Amino acid sequence: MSITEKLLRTVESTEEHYNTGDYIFRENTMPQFYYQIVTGEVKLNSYSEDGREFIQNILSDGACMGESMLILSKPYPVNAIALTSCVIVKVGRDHFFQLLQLHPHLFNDIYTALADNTFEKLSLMRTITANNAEERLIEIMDLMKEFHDDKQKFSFEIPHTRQQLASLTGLSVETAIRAIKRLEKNNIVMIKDRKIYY
DNA sequence: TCATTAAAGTTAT
DNA sequence: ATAACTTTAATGA
Repeated sequence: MSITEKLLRTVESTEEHYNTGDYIFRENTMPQFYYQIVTGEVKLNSYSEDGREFIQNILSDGACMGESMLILSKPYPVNAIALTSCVIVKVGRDHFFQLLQLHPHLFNDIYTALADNTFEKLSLMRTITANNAEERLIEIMDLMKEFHDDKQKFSFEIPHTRQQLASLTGLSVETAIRAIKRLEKNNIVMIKDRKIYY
């Protein structure tokens, strides 16, 4: 999934602190660092012409971000913005590759992270092109539940706001809210204190 | 079916 | 207090 902190510290690295709303990196800039979240949540997003936000992904503890662009030396296609205050370990590009050479087993971890990303991306694609709102929401909830793997009917508390769910699925908030209510009526989701359980 | 607009209530900072 | 989020309703593509 990601590189153990211990190993990250063996190479020149810095621990950065970000506040809610801070940019970790911006769209169209060149990657310079490998970033890994120690604690906190980060969203990867972009905005359409009319200013509508689309969230590509929401990442939390232990996740790394932007690896593929770092490896490819291509500008970021998304922004990375802190959703909470975050502690993030930063490793310079050269040191990152040194670390990989030094510990070849890390290729496995990166490889897995990339594969995971691809899977999420493809699933997200399917989600977004799925016709109706309810299917899109079920799809994204399935993905999230898979990551935080605790199986059981209503055992998983969706860790995002309705607004975020809407931005993740390309729906308007209002549509997302109505669809969620329909899901509740159909016993697919349970709502308690405005929290969504799936 | 879904987006948009508007308006009002609720929660978080 | 102020901003961010949630909800409902009317209207229109």
